[in-house]
Amino acid sequence: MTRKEQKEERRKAILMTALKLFVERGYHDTKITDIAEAVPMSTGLMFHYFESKEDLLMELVRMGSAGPGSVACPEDVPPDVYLTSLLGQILSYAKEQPWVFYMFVLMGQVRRTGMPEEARKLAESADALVPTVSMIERGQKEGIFHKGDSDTLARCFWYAVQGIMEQMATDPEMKAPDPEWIVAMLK
Amino acid sequence: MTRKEQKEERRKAILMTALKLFVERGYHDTKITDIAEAVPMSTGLMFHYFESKEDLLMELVRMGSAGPGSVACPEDVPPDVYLTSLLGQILSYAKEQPWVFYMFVLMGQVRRTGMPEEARKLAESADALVPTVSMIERGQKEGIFHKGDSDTLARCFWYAVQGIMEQMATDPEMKAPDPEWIVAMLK
DNA sequence: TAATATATTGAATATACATTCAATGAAATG
DNA sequence: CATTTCATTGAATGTATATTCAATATATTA
Repeated sequence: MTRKEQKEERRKAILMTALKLFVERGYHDTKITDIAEAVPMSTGLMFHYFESKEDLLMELVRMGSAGPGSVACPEDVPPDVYLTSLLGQILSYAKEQPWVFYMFVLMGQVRRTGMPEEARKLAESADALVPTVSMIERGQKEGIFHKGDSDTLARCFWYAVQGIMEQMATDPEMKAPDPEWIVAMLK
Repeated sequence: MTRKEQKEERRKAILMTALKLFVERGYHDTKITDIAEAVPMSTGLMFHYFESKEDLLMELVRMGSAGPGSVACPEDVPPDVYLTSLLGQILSYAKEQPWVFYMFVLMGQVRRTGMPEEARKLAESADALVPTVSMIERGQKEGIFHKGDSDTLARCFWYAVQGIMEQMATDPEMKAPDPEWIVAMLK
């Protein structure tokens, strides 16, 4: 393994450790020392890999923004089926690859709470809300989903998922929900 | 107004300001100075009213724990109707008395994230989960709610509410959901 | 009014923590 | 092997911020 690859590995290890801690304890309550200790690595060395704590956060948010992105529903699939399967994918992926799911929670937190401005903007730009609104409007026309403000419905759907995932990220007792339950909110 | 009452008023003003800021920005990212500025009051005076920032948090968590507490459903009311009305009450109360609803969010955050141990324990002890589990089990026997692990269902319900409320607390664009939507998760 | 208690302030202090740095070890390169 | 480059450390530094404190203003009491 070349030195460059080694460095890349190490960076990833730091990123994954920081992601977990940021989600479990929150960004401001996670000290550089905590991350270093968990990796493990000396505190000083952290700054060989990342310019600053904020830089570390930005890198994570960039990863999160690069993710699946477009969640548009194909015309020939009913929106309820699509949303159920999308949720199912996220949840089952989360079992094997907890980071995907930590990422989901982090992105929501960055959008909402007192985080560096730059990070918030980037996180906001990568939001599944807009495509979901049109899916819901289609579902309403087809009579699958009930009436109501489509924007509010879409938000409820994703923020409900957000709340459940936040709990799953910190509470090992919390079992994954059946995706159907959550999509039922829309019917 | 006696001096003691005056002091009590002032304490409440500080508590309400801190509650709002803790929910909007998070506990660790809210500086004593921020709270003092928002009240408004000098930084030093804060310590005339509260021993420490942690003491302030504890006081809030104590208020949150003292709240409605028992949310048991009367025998003659169907559980779905009861949960819908409970949610409706919380949501409409939130319109006039935002603090009730900030409190809801704070309690959830304290339970989950890196907050002082003492606060977390107290917040955990005041959790609507247990009564909701029995309500759901009753609903399942009566065939109103669908099958599934009752504990997981109860958690999903409340954490979904938590996620939605967190958003409402920080995003003025977010409109209140119809309580029926959320209870539909259980049916 | 005088004396006492409480409220208030802003500056001083202490502490926690992000960041820097000089020194050392280990690997790559020639 | 000699040299250079990179990885690593732990202690030093600087900054942000919780907390304390001495001084002053305001209210209460006798």
